[in-house]
Amino acid sequence: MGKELAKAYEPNEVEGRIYDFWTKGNYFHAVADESKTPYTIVIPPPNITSQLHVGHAYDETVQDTLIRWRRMQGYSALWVPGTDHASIATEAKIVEAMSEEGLTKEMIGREAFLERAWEWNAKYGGRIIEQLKLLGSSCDWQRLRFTMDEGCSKAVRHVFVKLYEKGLIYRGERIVNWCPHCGTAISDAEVDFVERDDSFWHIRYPLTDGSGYIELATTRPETMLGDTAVAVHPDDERYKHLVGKTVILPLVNKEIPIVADEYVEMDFGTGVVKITPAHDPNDYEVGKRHALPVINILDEKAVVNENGGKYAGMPALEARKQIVKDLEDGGYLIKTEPIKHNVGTCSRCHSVIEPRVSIQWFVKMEDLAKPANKAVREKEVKFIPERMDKLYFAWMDNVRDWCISRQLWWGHRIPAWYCETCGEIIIAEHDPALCPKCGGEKLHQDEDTLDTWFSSALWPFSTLGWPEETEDFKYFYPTNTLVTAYDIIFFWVARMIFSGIEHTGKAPFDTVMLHGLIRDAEGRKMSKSLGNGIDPVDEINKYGADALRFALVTGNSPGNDMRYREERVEASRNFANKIWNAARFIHMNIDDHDLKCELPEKLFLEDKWVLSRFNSITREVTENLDKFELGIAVQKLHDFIWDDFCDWYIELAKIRMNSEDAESASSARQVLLWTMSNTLKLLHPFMPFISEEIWQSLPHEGEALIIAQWPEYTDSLSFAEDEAKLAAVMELITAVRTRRSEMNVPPSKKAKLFIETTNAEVFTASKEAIMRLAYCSDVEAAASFDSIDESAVTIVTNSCKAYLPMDDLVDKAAETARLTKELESAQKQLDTVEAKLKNDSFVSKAPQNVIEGVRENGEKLKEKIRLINESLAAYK
RNA sequence: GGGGGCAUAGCUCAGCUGGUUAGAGCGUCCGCCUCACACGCGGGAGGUCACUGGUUCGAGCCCAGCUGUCCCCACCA
Repeated sequence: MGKELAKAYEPNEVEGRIYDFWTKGNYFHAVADESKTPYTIVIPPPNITSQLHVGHAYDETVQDTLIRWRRMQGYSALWVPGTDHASIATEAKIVEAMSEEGLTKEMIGREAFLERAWEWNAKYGGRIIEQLKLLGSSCDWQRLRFTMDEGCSKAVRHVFVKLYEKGLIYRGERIVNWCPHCGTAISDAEVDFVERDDSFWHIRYPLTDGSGYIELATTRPETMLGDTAVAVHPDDERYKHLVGKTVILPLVNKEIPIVADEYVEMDFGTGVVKITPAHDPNDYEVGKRHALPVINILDEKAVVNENGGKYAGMPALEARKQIVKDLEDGGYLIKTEPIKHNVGTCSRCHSVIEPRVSIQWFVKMEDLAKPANKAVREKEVKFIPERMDKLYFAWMDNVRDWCISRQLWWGHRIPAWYCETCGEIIIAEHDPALCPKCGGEKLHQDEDTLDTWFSSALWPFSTLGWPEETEDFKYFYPTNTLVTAYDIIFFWVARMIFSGIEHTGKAPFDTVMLHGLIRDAEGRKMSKSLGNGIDPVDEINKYGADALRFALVTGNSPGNDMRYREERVEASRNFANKIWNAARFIHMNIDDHDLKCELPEKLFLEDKWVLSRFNSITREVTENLDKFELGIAVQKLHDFIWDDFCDWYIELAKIRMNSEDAESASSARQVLLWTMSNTLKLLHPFMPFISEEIWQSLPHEGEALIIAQWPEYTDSLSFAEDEAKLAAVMELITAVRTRRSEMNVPPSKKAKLFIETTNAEVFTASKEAIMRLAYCSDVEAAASFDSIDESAVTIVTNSCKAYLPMDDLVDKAAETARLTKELESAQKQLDTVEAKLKNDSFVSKAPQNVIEGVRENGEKLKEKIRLINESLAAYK
């Protein structure tokens, strides 16, 4: 107690120390405590590919706020931290780094490559953890997890085997999205379509019978090497007679059939489509319907393979140029026109996707999607904001089988072994030594790894010990809230929901709180290529973690994107400083008094007012948090602290603490301390560092704010009448200030204020406050005054009429004009009020409290009008 | 092609189940270094809540339509 606080809040000095204090106190650690209710959040594990950006900072802030709030409410609040191995992204980064050394994956081999990957993880995964700590994240670090650690890997294998045995995982030859750059298959969700300007080549395919040719158009002429048919719409009169005939595939000189299929759109292009089942998903389907051969003409690097004849060995784009030239030379090219179309690209490296037929592993989605859909439809899992469930359904209702194998090394290797002796496929949780079928010893494991999302789909339960029935799992699962951005619903949220239901029988969380994306000040997405990303660590260094957190939450509502503006962080920093200085003020005034943080026996009007306000704020903030309305909660706290507590209560308390009345002074000190201390509790989830620091510095009960009990609304602190009384005084003070300001009267020029009111005792009791805050030399309140200097300025509020003799300063004409304006405004308001009350349907249909409110307002307005009229009469 | 968001003060955004005179931050204007804070204090200006209808006693909020804008899904051979 009695600590010297710096004049301005210095977050850098405080944050590290406070975080250490929390860590030493082990406050972040949650245990399965049957006397408490669990509240669990698992972190969306950041990718180890890079450091955190402000989007993460926002995501973590929301989670930390919820966790800290629930912890203070007495829950056993667990926030499980961890990171994601991000197979394709990390592998790409490592390959890139190696290429600078002139190395490739193949050169160093799988084992050495994985060593590098683990090193990468140690370095960058560790950095992310440090960044989380700088933000103040109260994660249970004893439970730090990684998607490729032992436990998660075990869960992955368990799930793979289980799904395989149920027939929900299968291996098969399908057309998949192939990224030639990454050299792997990717899932539908990993393909981004981008609009591109391209050429539309019109080509003639001669009819075999020599009766002419059929014209078709394509954007990918090189794939003609793999054409196995030409398709037209069955109802297309132009081509009906040709169905069943054959054409000669130019350059390849092969005879292929003309088939009829409804997939073809008659009014697009020429209404004729070349069919390349191996390299186009739609063609693949057409091929299946017509039993067409599948000829793969591209290898894994998108180079034409041996099926491409003389074009073999050429990269696809080169082959395209050559083929166009050859078609032209051969007289097959009719024309080339420009076309805008969407091209699928790899969401990771942005290369153009080459659809390709290959053998991959898939998860059969139909049976998994059904119960997952039901869970959301029946609100077993609730989306915040609710409308976001539409995105979920849009995906789940049309979901296709999930391609889970990746031709990558960094990730969970598929637990499938092939017996070289008998060809048996062995799927097992533990590495098999022998072939169970033939006893053969020569087994080799599948080279492929799993899609990164296969392991993150299990994250809410694999991190709690599943598949073991651990204490943690039993106590903390299902988790409560999942906090993430809406752009990850398909990749992750949906997959966690169906996985949770399938494997644990329960949805993995009850609420999904979806927030928006943090964009730059111009509303653009933050990205490396634009260089507009913000490093939260820079912002923390500059303004403090609390300021960053507060800025990210303020004015933000669930599901909406937000622009990042540094001014907001600055404003939040200023707010932190404001609180800091309020605390300094309290210190200065209690240092010599051995105060306890408790309320005094006798409460004065101002005390009741601020306590009553605090009480309401407590209820409101709690309700807002319950509904995940963090932005609203934070706004209310801000306004209460700045306006009510600092601008009014502290100013009023100053008067009392300097007065002769020892009881009043003492009471003010107690209430200042109590209100500050308890307000810090409400503030703590949002601004954990400064709140803890100040709370510790003030007299307090208990060892730490982080585990202090969350305040609750109580009737014993509800003083509606006193609140109204002081509000009337405040209204007068503000009105006097306004008048003085309008007339440019400096604070030094004071005058006596006469208050004419039916509640004289209220104003008399607050005489000192009015004198000081409204800059008056004296204050007198009465029901009426016999003689008032007729040149006094008149100030009318809802509850009184005040005279301020300002002699020479008063311009009678101006005063009359101003009062007339006020009268008009009041009269207009009264008119609407009376119109309402005269309206029978309003009076009969509106709820009683609304009618009462209108009626009261009408009374106030009438009184105000009466007072203004009196004043106007006096001027005449 | 299907779906969704947004449109409120000069700027960026809140506005919770419809209810008195629509709010904040920043900016701006006026006055203040008032013994916590100039990262501050006091006061002011500034809004036909995109537009058109409708429901209702009452609409920024609900419904329909419309304009602009952004996004998601499907996919254009």
